[in-house]
Amino acid sequence: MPELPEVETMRRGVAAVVGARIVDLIRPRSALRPILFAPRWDRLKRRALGQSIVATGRAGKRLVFELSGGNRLVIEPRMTGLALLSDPPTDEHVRLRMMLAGAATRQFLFWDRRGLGTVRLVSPAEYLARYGPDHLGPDALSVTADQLRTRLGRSRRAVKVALLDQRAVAGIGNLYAAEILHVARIHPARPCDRLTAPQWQAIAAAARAVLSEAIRHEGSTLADGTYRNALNQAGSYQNHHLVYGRAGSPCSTCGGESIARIVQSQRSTFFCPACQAAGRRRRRKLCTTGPDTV
DNA sequence: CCCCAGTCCTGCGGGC
DNA sequence: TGCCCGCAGGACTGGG
Repeated sequence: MPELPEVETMRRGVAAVVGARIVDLIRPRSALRPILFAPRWDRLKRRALGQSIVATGRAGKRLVFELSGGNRLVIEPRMTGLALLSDPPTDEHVRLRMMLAGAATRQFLFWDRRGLGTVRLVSPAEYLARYGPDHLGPDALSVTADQLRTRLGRSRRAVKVALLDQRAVAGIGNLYAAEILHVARIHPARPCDRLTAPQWQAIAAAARAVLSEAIRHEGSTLADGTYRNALNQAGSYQNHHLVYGRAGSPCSTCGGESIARIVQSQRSTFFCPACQAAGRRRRRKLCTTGPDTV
């Protein structure tokens, strides 16, 4: 499930497209069901054809290709989308094939098993409207405690649910929200408006630490094997997960209690009831020593 | 405005 | 053995 580290790994993995000219766009017949193209396929193809890719970027969990004409191609992998320069896992779910000239790679593929992903060609104005600061918060890789507190400090939502709000902070999904709160030693159900300044510091520090470490390991490839880098290789951060997907296993941080699973907003949340206790004094004590150790 | 439930989609694993 | 159902969670929509 591509979140910030996986999309950043995709972005780095497709660096060879920079400088390339788009000489053809193909929507393979093998794609049983077309995914969302915006504008509609014919128009998107016409507007992208002949353009050069001048830079790559990332907007939260989206991969961005900046085109020579000023427009951007924004690829949103959602659950199962992959950005590939190599052969895809299966031919069946290739949604977009871009043929390139003048660079180190001859093609770029967007593969998406479930077809929830999107591909959008947007003008500068559309980009700002859709991915500007009104809709996308500061990037989670460099988010500060002040930014989090300004955006969420008065919210009564559970902190784990709030961290998934892309308008508040961009790039965190279900998996990394759990890992970040574990490192910050904060209970996922804690209301935002009851978090202290040191706790926001702990969350911001944990976000930067966990996400950069996950990038270093090229993201998380879960048991379903969906996430792959640009060369169709698995990441390894799943081997470093402390809580996600580990319900019932002993907590490797405290060595004692087993990891719990609860449901918040119809999504699984994993945490350690001991390290991330709901009790006030305990958490305050732990958070002063917690985040710096990572 | 704030927040939650429902929706899309495919593949997999549990239960019977 | 085979089928069915629930679950996985990105972002978005509609409504309280």
